[in-house]
Amino acid sequence: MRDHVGDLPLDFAAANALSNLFRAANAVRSELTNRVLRQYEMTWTGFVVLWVVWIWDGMETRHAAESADISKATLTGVVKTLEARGLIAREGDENDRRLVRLRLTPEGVSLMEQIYPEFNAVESEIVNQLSERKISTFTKTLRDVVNAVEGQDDE
Amino acid sequence: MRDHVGDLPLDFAAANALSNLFRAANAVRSELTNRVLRQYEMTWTGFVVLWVVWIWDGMETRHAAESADISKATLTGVVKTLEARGLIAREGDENDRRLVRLRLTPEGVSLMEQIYPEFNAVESEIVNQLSERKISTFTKTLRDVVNAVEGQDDE
DNA sequence: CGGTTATCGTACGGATCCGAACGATCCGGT
DNA sequence: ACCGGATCGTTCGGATCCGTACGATAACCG
Repeated sequence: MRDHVGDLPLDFAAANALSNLFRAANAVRSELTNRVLRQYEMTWTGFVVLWVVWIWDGMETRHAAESADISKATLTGVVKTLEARGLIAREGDENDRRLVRLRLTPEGVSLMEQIYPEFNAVESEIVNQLSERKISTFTKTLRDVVNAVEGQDDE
Repeated sequence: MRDHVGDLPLDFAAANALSNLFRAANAVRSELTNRVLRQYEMTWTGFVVLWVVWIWDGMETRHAAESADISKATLTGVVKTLEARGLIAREGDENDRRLVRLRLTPEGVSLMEQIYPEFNAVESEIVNQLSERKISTFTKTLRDVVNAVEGQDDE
């Protein structure tokens, strides 16, 4: 490393922390995809969108995109995929005809009732290899990181 | 939530922890992309691949893919993009003609020498809103999570 | 030395993924 | 009433992203 950057004062601790953040997120994501989602032919993003709409029925697309942490443009494509599989339905708002509201079809609801407990079981299995104290601290620090980024987006 | 899953014993703490894990990773990633990478017209994955090859010159593609946390198939496409921009070069191995080794061009090296300090400065700015103790614990827990997933992939 | 068997990187198909530009719709002020 | 500005979801172009299948090469083994 030193060979490449010379005497620049680099923050290795920060680089290491964030490197592990991405590694952990990727590892968990592929574990959940491979062990749970794959057998239902469901992609990660498709599942997240389905979950969000499951919880907040009739949600507007821009809020769904924000909750699923994807752009509006991406959501349009994902919803199209889910709609083609008959899992989600699109319906316009009467009062504001610009809006599109999302709802799960009965098939979508039924699928989520089957997948989510299984999904959460694997989540639990992963997380509970940590002590309860660690989990609490960990979650809190993750929120701190989010706030560190989004809390001061100027400058 | 209870309305949807009935009496199923769900692990909300685990779901919440992992939800924040993805939120944090996404937030940091887009922050770094928007504040640093975008002005160089560099994608996240392109930068990561460039960084990996910068550090380990002459790396074989499968190792580069593993270090960048992407599949071999994805790496092929990303390298093609970087190659078209004259930042990276592919060269065959003499002893084993199946292998392809990756190297940064002088332009690639020069670009990384400019970008990485800037990249790391933003990393530092984000992470250092946490106390030094928290950073250390945080990093350790992230490694625990990775091990929790990859340490027992059977069953 | 011939023939499996393993491993390499890549082509392919299909699904994200996003920024920017766009048409449609709503709203504020005159 | 109306019209310029804001906001909605979508389209478009281009870059990932991955599992699978494949051709090429190497390693193993009798």
